[in-house]
Amino acid sequence: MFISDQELKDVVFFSMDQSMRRLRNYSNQAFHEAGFDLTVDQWLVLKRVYDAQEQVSQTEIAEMLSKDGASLTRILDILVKKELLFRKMNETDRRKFDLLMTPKGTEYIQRLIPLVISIREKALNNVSDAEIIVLRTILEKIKTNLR
Amino acid sequence: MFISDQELKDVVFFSMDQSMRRLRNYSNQAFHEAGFDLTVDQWLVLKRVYDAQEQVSQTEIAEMLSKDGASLTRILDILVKKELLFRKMNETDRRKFDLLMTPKGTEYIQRLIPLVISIREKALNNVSDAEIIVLRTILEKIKTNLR
DNA sequence: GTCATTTAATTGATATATCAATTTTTGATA
DNA sequence: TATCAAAAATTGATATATCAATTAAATGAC
Repeated sequence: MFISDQELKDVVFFSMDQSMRRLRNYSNQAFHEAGFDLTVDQWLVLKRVYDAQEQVSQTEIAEMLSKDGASLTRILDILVKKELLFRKMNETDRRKFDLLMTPKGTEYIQRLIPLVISIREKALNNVSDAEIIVLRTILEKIKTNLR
Repeated sequence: MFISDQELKDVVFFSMDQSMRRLRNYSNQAFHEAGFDLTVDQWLVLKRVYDAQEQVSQTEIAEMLSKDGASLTRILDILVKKELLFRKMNETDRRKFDLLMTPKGTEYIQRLIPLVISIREKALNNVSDAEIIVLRTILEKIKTNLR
């Protein structure tokens, strides 16, 4: 059973794409089944706002998540509509909005954290800490190579 | 400098998502700069049709790529509009279309293959064969865990 | 202090993913 | 054979990513 060097490299990216999609779908479904009307990307944004102790702007959140400003605007629109956070005009720079959690948003976060952890645990079942470190090293190399 | 087990697991998925997005963006840009009006996903579909020696249906291509039938329909619409392939009604099952390359599509494939290989080589620069095998093993575990 | 440049956010257009609903055709069964 | 369920493809709706263009506000150069 042979697999060429090129095929191996091809397959590995395909496999990475599949893994990420599966994780996303699994998570979205788990959120839904747990009664949360939230996607993974919405979760990621909400969590960053929650974790930011100080006032955060949209640009700052976008940078943390490597997301485009346009994507962020739209995700925030949804989160605002769901009353999980809100925008408040920055006091000193009127181009900016400070992003702030609502009580409902905070409650969502706190109730979702255990679920998110359990999903990650499930995804990485049978993967050793050493393997995770190798994985992370490889991913950093790939990102550097494509910079 | 400590990083908890949970953070490590969190970061690794974030990093994987970033790596895949960077590869996609890098590839799309490289295609564009090489004068090809084609996205990576369009490339993937076109390449599978090219590689299929026999007649292939949309469902078969969708399965090969783990893509939704709806996504495939839309990508094919674009490829047909670009005259890189065409649909031909299946002789024995009128629900199906056989997907066939046009000369232009074949030429695109042949000219793009070296570029695609060079992108993969660049992405995996400094990543050893052993690491790639570990990576693949981990990804398979993740996919299995989330089935 | 005015004017040009930069920055923050938004909006529009296009590509893709996902799910649901629909249409057409096939195949199986009663 | 008439019917009914399954399969193939399409279409619509929504979420996200990316790029381009736009608006409003801040900053920097002179």
